[in-house]
Amino acid sequence: MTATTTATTTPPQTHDVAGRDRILREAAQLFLDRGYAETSMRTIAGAADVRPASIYHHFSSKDTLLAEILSIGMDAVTHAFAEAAAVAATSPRARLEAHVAAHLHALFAHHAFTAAHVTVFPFAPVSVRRAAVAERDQYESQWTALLLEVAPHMTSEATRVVRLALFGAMNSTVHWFDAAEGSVDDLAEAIVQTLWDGLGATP
Amino acid sequence: MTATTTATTTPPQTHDVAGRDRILREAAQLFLDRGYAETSMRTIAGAADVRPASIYHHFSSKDTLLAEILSIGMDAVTHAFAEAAAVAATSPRARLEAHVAAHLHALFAHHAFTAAHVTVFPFAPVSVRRAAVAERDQYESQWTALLLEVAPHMTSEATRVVRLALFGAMNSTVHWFDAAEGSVDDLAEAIVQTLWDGLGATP
DNA sequence: TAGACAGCCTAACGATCGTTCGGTAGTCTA
DNA sequence: TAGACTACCGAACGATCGTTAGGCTGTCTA
Repeated sequence: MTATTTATTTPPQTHDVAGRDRILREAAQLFLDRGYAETSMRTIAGAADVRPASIYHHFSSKDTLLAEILSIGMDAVTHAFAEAAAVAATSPRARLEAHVAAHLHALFAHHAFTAAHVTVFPFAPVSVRRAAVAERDQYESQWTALLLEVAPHMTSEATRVVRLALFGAMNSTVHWFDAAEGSVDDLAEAIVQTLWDGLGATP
Repeated sequence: MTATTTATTTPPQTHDVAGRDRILREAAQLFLDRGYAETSMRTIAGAADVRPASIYHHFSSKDTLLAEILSIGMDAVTHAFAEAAAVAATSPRARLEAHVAAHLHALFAHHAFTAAHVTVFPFAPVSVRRAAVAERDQYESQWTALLLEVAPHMTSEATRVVRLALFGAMNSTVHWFDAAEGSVDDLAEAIVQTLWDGLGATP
């Protein structure tokens, strides 16, 4: 709690990770929990155990800080998608489930960057949103291609609705799923079970 | 645009609706578009064509204003659900579709109260959230009963996941569906088509 | 060893925030 | 007509906001 750095070793790090990364992590978590405008730079500084002015040594503004958090979050889901695409799938359904699981894992991974992307993006300043839109569009186009591949009988409009509804369903999990209590793989399996077989299927 | 009330008739109303309702409507729309903390009382006042102090004649605080907006939004979906339940359905699937359509119609109805509920709730002040939770829980329990009725083979845990994922899918439409361009009924039909039959069904 | 630089600090800036005070019209009731 | 009440306003309050200026350390490099 004190501001004096009483570290015995030469590299001054408080918890485990250095200042800049700690600011990023804490800010992402706070943006996720409380929202962007609701979180002040002083609150972020307090959580990262630095003084408010120190944040500006690493980030030129609050908007820049948010933009980097959103970018990191998009990188996480993009890489997760690429990794899921790299493994051979035994069936279209298994392929879909692998990607849903990858998206959800990215959502609940150690850092809250992706989840912050979900909750904060709609209210982010226009300049920040514009910068993030390109990455989002690219990610969404990958999903469109995936859906067309596993369900080629769908019209392009139906694909669009399914993709956006699936995104809504997956991303809403940050509000109600606790990764500490349940298995993300089980969650992905449950979602794909309904999405693939439908509620009307009588087992 | 001017503040002077140059109405010829006795009741002083600027557009069509009186001061209190206009404040509610404009605030709901602004909260929906920009978020709660991002919208100032001065902005609301400007949109409703009153002075900031006048808002406090109708609402004791910004939180109270939000709480009433959320309450109106919940009433809208609750009534929509009850109306959908009142009509006789020819099949479980038709019953489900009627309720999905009712929820979406409430989401895109003339006022933005329900949609504001979707986007603003996670970041609302704790006191406001607590007040709204009771209504939400009741509405969600109605959906749980509905899902158990139309798909009785599901476990209670599967029902929970399906309900929350469906809510996520439906509520996300406020971010990507434009009711002025497409039919809400068609949207409901497309969602239920996928939800009921599944992607794996080959027509 | 001198200088550059990263990292972080204290203190304060102007702007904006939610909110309140005291007042002024206009309308309705007794 | 006196009084109460509703609706609204201008002006200001203290608090908090994002941000900046300037200074202090310690480490690395020439």
